[in-house]
Amino acid sequence: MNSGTPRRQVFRLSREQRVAEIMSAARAVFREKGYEDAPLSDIAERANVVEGSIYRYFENKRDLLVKVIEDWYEGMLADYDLQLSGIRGTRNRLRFMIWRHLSTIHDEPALCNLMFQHLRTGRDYSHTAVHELNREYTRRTLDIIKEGMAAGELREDVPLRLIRDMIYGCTEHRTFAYLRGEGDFDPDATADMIADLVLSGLERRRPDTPPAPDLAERLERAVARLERMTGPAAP
Amino acid sequence: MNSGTPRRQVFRLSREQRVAEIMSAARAVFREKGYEDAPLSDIAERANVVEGSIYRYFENKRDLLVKVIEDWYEGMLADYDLQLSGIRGTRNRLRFMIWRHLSTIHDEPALCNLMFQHLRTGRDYSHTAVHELNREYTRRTLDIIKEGMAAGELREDVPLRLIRDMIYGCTEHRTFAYLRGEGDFDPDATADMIADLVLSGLERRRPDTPPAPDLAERLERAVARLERMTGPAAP
DNA sequence: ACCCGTTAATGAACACAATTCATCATCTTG
DNA sequence: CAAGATGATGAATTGTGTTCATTAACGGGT
Repeated sequence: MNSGTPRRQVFRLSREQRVAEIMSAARAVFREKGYEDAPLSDIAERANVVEGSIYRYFENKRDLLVKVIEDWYEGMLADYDLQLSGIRGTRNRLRFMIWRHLSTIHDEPALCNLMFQHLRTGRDYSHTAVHELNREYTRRTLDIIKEGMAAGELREDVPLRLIRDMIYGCTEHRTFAYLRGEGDFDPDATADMIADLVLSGLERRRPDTPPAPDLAERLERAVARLERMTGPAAP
Repeated sequence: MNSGTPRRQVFRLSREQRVAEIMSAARAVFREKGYEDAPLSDIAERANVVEGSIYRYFENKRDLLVKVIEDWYEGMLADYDLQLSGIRGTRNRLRFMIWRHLSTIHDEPALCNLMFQHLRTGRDYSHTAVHELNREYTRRTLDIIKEGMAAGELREDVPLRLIRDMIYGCTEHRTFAYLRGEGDFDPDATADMIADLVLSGLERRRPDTPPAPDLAERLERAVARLERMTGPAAP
């Protein structure tokens, strides 16, 4: 006996630790190489495990990917409400949500790519935990819209889902080139522009308010009088 | 000699015909099974060819996919301008572009999926012919926006690209569930909603439109105070 | 009609990666 | 310390993209 290749040293870990090690390794390798170009052998090597061992903790490669994204999402949602609670006003709150999404894409382009092109497109996505987490991720946005509607600041004749699609669709479409590795973008400036564009579309027109000629005239005369009193406006 | 398996009958075709047959078969199989789940053997079989033969006409599987999508796109763009030329008015023309995109997704969900998740996400996408064709596909939309701006109907303080991202991003985001095979959507109704939402955001405010509520209130109070200081306005 | 160079097409072999499973190693408990 | 339970291995399997040496059909010149 004791023939053939010498068996490698076996390190036993608790199930939880092993799972954590594999997921950590997988996240790193997926981030570097994407999904299809990431061989399980690479992940196994980085996790100090043999390929076959991965199948003791994950059903298959895709399941591993799902769990990795799931884990990432959970970490992200943690301090979401806290940050949001410090911001007042429909415009500012909405802008924050857009900025947050842009920043996530900016900081983790690779993981976002996995999410966008491998998770969200899967036939079984709606039954995934990631789907539920994503709903949680976007629910805040819908709440902000609802509040804005209730406060009379926003139009109410547009379906909420369409507004969500507009916000996130625009945001993501805007970052496609970046996700491909081409160029860069500024989350702050972009968030400003998108929030402005979306809100301008949502701000309620006052159909019932008369053009207020009254106010305009009074303003005109008041300013004229003010100028007479104080001299013409300084440049 | 003449030992082993009998060699199958060899049918010779011109290069063009063979390419056409393979691409036709590939389009069908890709449409049915997607990209990764479509074995080259299936495509070869449907094209009455052996697997290896495909490599005489295409560099690899991905190249075949690219060519298939390219071919499909070219066919689509053909009668695009003709249809558009019959439509007048910024709103109607824009709505048509949105409706066209929605209809394409509705009619060819599988091919759109291939485009969205395999072509557009590739690192080399910008150097592809498909990229150029896609620019052609969306250029009309930008032209419509420009015309609307020139005519004074649309705001001019928003980057064109952002508007394009908003239109197509919203459109595609709206159809994600459908592309996953969940439920259905109505291109007509959806196009109406999106066009309305986008345009409301782009339509120039009439100069006489009353200002936003809070500003109006502040103005109201300010004028009232001014009037108190200087006496009521003279008629 | 018959060579013979050119081009279409084949099919077997290769390479590589995901997945399975029988076997072994290590821990834990009575 | 024995013995079951569980962690981990690595060789084998399977499927699929890709290569390439070989063969079949075509067609123009003699």
